[in-house]
Amino acid sequence: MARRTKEAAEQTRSEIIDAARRVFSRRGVSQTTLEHIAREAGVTRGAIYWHFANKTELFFAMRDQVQIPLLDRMYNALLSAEGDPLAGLEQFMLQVIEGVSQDKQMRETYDIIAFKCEYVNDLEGVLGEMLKTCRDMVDRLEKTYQRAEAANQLRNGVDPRLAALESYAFLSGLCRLWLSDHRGQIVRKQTREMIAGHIATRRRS
Amino acid sequence: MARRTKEAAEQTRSEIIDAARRVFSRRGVSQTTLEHIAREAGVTRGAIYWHFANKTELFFAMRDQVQIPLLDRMYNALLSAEGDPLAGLEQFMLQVIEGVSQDKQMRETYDIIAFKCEYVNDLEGVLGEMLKTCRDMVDRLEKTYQRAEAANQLRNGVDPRLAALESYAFLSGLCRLWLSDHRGQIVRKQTREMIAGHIATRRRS
DNA sequence: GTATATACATACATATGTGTATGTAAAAGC
DNA sequence: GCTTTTACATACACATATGTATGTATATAC
Repeated sequence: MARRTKEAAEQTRSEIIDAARRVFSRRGVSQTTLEHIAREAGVTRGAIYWHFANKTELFFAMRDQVQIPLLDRMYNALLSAEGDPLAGLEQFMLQVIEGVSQDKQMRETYDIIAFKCEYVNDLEGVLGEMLKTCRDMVDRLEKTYQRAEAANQLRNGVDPRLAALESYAFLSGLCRLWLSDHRGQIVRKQTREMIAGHIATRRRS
Repeated sequence: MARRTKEAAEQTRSEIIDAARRVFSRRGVSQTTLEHIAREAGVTRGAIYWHFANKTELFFAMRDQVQIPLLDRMYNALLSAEGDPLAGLEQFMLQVIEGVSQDKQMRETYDIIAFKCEYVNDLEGVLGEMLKTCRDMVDRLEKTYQRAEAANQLRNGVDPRLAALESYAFLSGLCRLWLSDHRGQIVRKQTREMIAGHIATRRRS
């Protein structure tokens, strides 16, 4: 076939990633073949092998497209709101859910990460990364709670470390629940209130 | 081959399920072939096809072996402790974690369910079931919180429905975190305190 | 304007999984 | 004691995924 321009090639690469996300979403990562993705993208496997070494690398490309921006946004949200740490924390949690609910690409990707891939072999290391991200996030949450404590915002008896761990568990559980609640029967309408309630029980009254 | 007795056949079936769990745990459900399982169990695929229609049915058999007993125990824990609903709730949460941490079979199975299978095609319906289980559990938690409210145990401003949703999200997130924290660096040592803290923030002080 | 590397498509070799059909020896039923 | 199932093992037919090797037309570099 004819050689395309650099921009066209980049476009092809991007379309392959988009196609991969759609097919992963329907068939799961393991059950998806490169042929499926190629057909969805309107190219042949040759194009995929040109841009990516294999399915795993393509998976990582798809993931990083949304994960890196989201993590950045989350960290920024935690850092801002210096004056009112607990309000900043609430904003941070809301942003995570809003991000997932407003951005289809992000939603599909996290749906794949949460329910449609298996963390073994090539992807086994991802669990370790996730744990590292978790530690990192919990540390930041702990510092936020410490700042809240210093600002006399925190209810008596609330330990910053434990509160941070609990908030992380709550948030990750909430995200999964939100993702699986496709028809919005359980949590999608009440996430804001849940998050507000979560913060309220920690705030000195 | 020689025909075995009924008891021996039941033993074979059980060994196949055990082998499946071990192989699923190593390779993930999708990447596991019936040949892998057969070799692990010391039988041929013929034996597996005799006892199970296919891999999916075998997966369900493995899952139900631990899920049904655990759900029963959870519901019982919630129903007991009539006098002190919040204490009962704490007991319930502790039991879930203890169950997973003490029973290797249960732990391996939930690890597979959480990280090593893809909820598409045959398993797509499982997500719906999980959502149903979730609704069920949240309803029971809500009733427990209502009883706590009636007993004047609940802190002012804590809404039973929202608290139930939050507790569920927290518990499911905690379980996943616990499972992925293989080396016990993050949550495994502090689960009891996290759960105690979770309840304490809801209890009238 | 020519040479070369690029961006793919096509073709091939290899392996491997699935479901079923068939074989078979002993346990169960009568 | 004979027949019939049972509880598997073995063999076969079919499909399909993967990675690589090769072909090729055209941007791009010079």
